[in-house]
Amino acid sequence: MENEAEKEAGAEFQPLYAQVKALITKRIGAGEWKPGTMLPNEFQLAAAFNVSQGTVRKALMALEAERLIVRRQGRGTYVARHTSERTLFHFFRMVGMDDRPAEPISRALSQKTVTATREFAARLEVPRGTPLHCITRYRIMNGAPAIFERIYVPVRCMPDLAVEPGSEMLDEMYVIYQERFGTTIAHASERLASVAATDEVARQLGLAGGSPVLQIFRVARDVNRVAVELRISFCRTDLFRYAVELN
Amino acid sequence: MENEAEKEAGAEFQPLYAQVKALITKRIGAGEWKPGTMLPNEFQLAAAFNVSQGTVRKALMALEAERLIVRRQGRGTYVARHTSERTLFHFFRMVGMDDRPAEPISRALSQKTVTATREFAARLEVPRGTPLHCITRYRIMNGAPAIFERIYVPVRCMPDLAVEPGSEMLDEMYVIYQERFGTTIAHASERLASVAATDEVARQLGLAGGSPVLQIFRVARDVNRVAVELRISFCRTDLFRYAVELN
DNA sequence: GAGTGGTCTAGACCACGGT
DNA sequence: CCGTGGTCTAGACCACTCG
Repeated sequence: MENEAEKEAGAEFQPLYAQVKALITKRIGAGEWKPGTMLPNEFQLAAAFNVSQGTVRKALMALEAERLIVRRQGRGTYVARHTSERTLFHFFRMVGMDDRPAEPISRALSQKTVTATREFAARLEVPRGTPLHCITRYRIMNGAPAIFERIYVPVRCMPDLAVEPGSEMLDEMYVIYQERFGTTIAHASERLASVAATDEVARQLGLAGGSPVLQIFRVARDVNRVAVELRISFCRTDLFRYAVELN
Repeated sequence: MENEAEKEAGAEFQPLYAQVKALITKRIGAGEWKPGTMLPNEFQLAAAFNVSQGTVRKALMALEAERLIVRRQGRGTYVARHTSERTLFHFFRMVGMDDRPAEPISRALSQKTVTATREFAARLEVPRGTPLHCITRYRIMNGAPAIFERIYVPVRCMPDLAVEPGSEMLDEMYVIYQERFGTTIAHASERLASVAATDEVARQLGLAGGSPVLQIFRVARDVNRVAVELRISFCRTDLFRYAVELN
């Protein structure tokens, strides 16, 4: 018997459930199944891919573990939708001294277009000189500016990305990427360092020049692991901490 | 039919595979199955717990995901053994500027016994005043001191824990905990901050006083989520970065 | 009550590692 | 060769959600 999965996936050996998972991921990434929509049930998917329901289940459980879909007993399987809460929970690591998650308010300072330096091009895996949106903003936690950051996104990825300087940003950037451009951020890689605040950073954060601040380099990638955003953040860590759980 | 799992686990509802998983975890934690030993095969476990082989498999796969066991096709299922490599890979987050994992060498400076302050007691979830081992050491990466840290462990957890001051520590602490005391570290929670180096820290790391360094508070827990170790580290981040992957 | 995902079982066959 | 875990299937029953 010839499986739909085998036909589409080619010759390299992969377990059936992995092939099914890859096919579903591709359809979600391609926008055939949009965020918030319900997927066919397990038996329908099994019939469509010509595998058994148990195999589909294994693929779906793996996709749920990667937070690409959400499954609810009695309701169905849905393509995950980025909400501000979900994004904050998964991608925002700052907590208060009491270990409760901080709730940031973001305010844009400026937006312009720049060309990728050699370093930025390497990090974003685009050619040097590629046009990038550059958004400068700060984030307020518990009433005081606590993070100052610049966000770089290839213009080609999100042509008419625009934020209102001075405005409060109601949605997280990742919600905007998903809702406006269909790009779902699924992975991010961060590199942290302790540095002395430059004059600009110190001024924005209300610190003395040279104060120690936490510098975070982040590269965010979509479902297909394509680099979509580079972000450089400077955080006060006198009132907040960066939290990591190792398992 | 009455299941062994149901008998042992009591009345609160848990899926069978979760009960089986808990039972296996308990046996490993209690030392009935020691690190490095092979577990019975799936069918033997299924017979012992009076469930089907598929249910045992689900429990074992969950335990493998938590790195409590290691499964090898054709060989069997083994209780995970802490090796220096595994510990470094899972619990040591520093990487070089080229993103390659740093390979630290540890050297003990001193060991003494202290009593838990209110804060330390709270973090370790022990009564205030509890005796703690306090080990001070530094770690060398690429030839230069890069981390200075103090490690606190309740004396009751590891009565005769001892390190040779001045000696190079060949094994990671977590390997020592497991091999000498049967305590497997399974989780750790870290809080990071950027701080100015105190004179002591600056001297040990060869930095100017007040240089920005990365301060890491870590609480490590065993298989049963009991807090076993508190560690405060100060890291140079001019040549190395702290790496985080968000998924 | 109809439809969904969650759990559990039973059995077949395959791939791998050692004898 | 045998024993192990890995994959895949098929079907039963349960728990949850909603109309």
